[in-house]
Formats: sequence, structure tokens, C-alpha cells
Amino acid sequence: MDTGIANLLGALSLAVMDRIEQGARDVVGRGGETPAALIVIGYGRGMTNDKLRRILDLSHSGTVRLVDRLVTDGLVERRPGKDGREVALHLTTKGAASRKELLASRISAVASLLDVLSPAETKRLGTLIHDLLARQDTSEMDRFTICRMCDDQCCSNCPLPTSKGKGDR
Amino acid sequence: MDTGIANLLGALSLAVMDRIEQGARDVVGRGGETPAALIVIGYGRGMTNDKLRRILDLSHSGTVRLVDRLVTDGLVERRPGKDGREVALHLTTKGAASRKELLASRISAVASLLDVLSPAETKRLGTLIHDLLARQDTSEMDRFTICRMCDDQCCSNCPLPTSKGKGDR
DNA sequence: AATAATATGTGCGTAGCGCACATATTTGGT
DNA sequence: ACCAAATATGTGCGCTACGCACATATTATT
Repeated sequence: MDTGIANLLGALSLAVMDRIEQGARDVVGRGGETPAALIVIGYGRGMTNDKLRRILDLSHSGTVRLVDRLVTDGLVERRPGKDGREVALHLTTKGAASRKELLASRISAVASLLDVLSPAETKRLGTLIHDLLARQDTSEMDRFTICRMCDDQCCSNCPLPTSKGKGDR
Repeated sequence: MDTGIANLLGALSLAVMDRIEQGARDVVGRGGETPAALIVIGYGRGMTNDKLRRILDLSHSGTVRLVDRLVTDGLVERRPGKDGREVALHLTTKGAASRKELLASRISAVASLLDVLSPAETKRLGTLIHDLLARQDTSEMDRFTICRMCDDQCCSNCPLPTSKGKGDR
């Protein structure tokens, strides 16, 4: 039955995210979208509060407070953006280190589940997931949202389709 | 590279859980572990506060308050347990209906991502995920935790190994 | 019977978030 | 050049979901 496979993927995804979130909390001491924010701020220059808000799918005020927490923790700096309204978000040295640790923790968490498969099985699984993601109908923003925890290398080789006709800027 | 596949599975899992959680919130009007609690209470008779706590991996007080919310919402009843200390948690009619809707929402959310694959690909993916889960080293409690959002049919045909030597009670 | 273990409930605080509102800057129409 | 709309940020306030420490009731152990 088809729903049986959906159920399996749901269970696996839950197990994966439980482990990722636990590791992330251990690394940055915060939960919710805060770890994702650290990663997102790190991978794009010129990240602003408002772009971040859309990627994390939070309210505006929620995003401001999230950045407040990152600033309090010494992980992020608010600098003046080129557009006088914008705030340019930059990682501090400490923030960049935490981000790196966070990404490593995430990969390690997933890999620990994955390593019961043989190399051949792993490769087949990778191909299937790649195709599954590549065929999704995603907007530019969906893509950033799905990849908000991705390791940098991911988005240099990202299977998610770039929807043309919606220029980023 | 192996970490590339871990990254893909991480991204997919995030996308899957985003959709499941959004749907769950739409159905029950609550977030966090509350939807999972509704499912867990529904699939085992004799569910107690303490068993629930361990399955959801929450603190004791967090679990009590979670059940408070479910009772307030008219989804769950506290009945006297056979052991005079225990509270037996039971779904109300409304609770059972919400639970059913919740499970359907979850399957639908996952299926909407999955349906870009051909039947053959879907089947291969199902086999891989099944094996991946079946080979995990899970305790009895891990198993309940991973399956805390599972549709009933899952755990009648669950790939997760039952660790013998750790009796349930 | 006394002590420990088990199970639940409560006071209190915190993290993470949303809504409504206020403010500053830029853009666009006239 | 001017004024309205759009854009981007920050703030007051409240709520949900949760944890810690403590209190209480019941059962198990010795």
C-alpha cells in the first residue's frame, strides 16, 4: 500500500529531525528556528531580518527577537545595510565557529542513522532522495526554507529546482 | 561523498516534518508534542501520564500540562487507573475523530512529497527506508518514540526491531 | 510498620513565538 | 518637489509549550 511507504518516510523523518534538533540544542543552547537562523545567516552575504523571516517562516517580531538572542549570545552582529532601512546580519567569529559545529553535528546525527545501510544501498537511497527533491515544485523561497539547515556544499549542488521567472533580486 | 547523502536526507526530513507539523497544527490547533500525544493516547489502551512522558521525551510536569490542554480541548478524559496512582488516559469521541483526521493529514502531507516518484521508485524507496529502520539498534522506548506519530497500521507491521530482554512491564 | 519507589499534580519561571502598533527609510505617482 | 504607498525594522504585550523544584498520594519492599 502506498500510504505504508508514506508512513515509513514520516517515521524516518521524525527520527532524523529528533536527532538533528537535539544536537543543535546541545551546540547552540537554543531551540526552535534559532539554529537554522545561524546557518542561514552564515551562508548568504547581505542577509537581512526580512529575508530571514521569509526563509524561516516566522513572524516579523519573532525574527527580530530571534536575532536579539543571537546577538545576546555573541553569535551575530547587526551592521548597517546599504539600504538605510535594512540591517545587515553578520556572524561573529564565535558565530561562525558555532555554525560549523552545528553543521557537523547535523551531518553526524543523520549519518549515525544512515550507516546501517551498505554503500550500495546508501547510494541508491541518495539517488532516490535526490530525484524526489529535484522533482518538487518549489519556489525560490521554498528552496531556501527546505535548505535552511543544509551544509554549504548542499546548495552548491542542490537538487531543488530553481524556479525561473522569480528572480531573487 | 557520504555526507552529501546525509545532507539530502536531512533536508528531506526537514521538509517532511515542516509539512506534517503544519498540518497537525491546523487540525488540533496546538503544536509541540501535543499532536503526537493524541496519537499515542489513541493507540494503546491503558496509557498513563508516565508512559506518555517517556514516549514523548518530555518532563513530568510538561506532560501533565500537555494532558491538561487535551482535557481542556475536550479530546481526552482522565479516568482512574487500576493502580490507584495511575491515571488512565482515554480519548473522547471528539478526540478519536481529531486523531483520525491528524493521521490522515500526516499521510497526505508525506504523500504529496512522495508522489513525484514512479511506483517503482516509491517501492524501492520504501524498501530502503524499511531496511534502514529495521537495522537500527532501538530500545522498546525508542521504538515508541519514533512511532509516536505513526498511523496504526504501521505498528502492526513495524520495521523497528523489538529488543528482547527488556520486557515492557 | 517504616522506608523507598512510583505516579501524579502544582507554583513558578523561561524560551520562543505572534499580533498590533510605532517608526524610519525608500519608492512611485502627480 | 511633494505626498502617499511600500518596505524594513523595532517594541509592548500576551500566549503556548515547556522545565525545575516541590508537594502529595498510592503501592512495593524490607
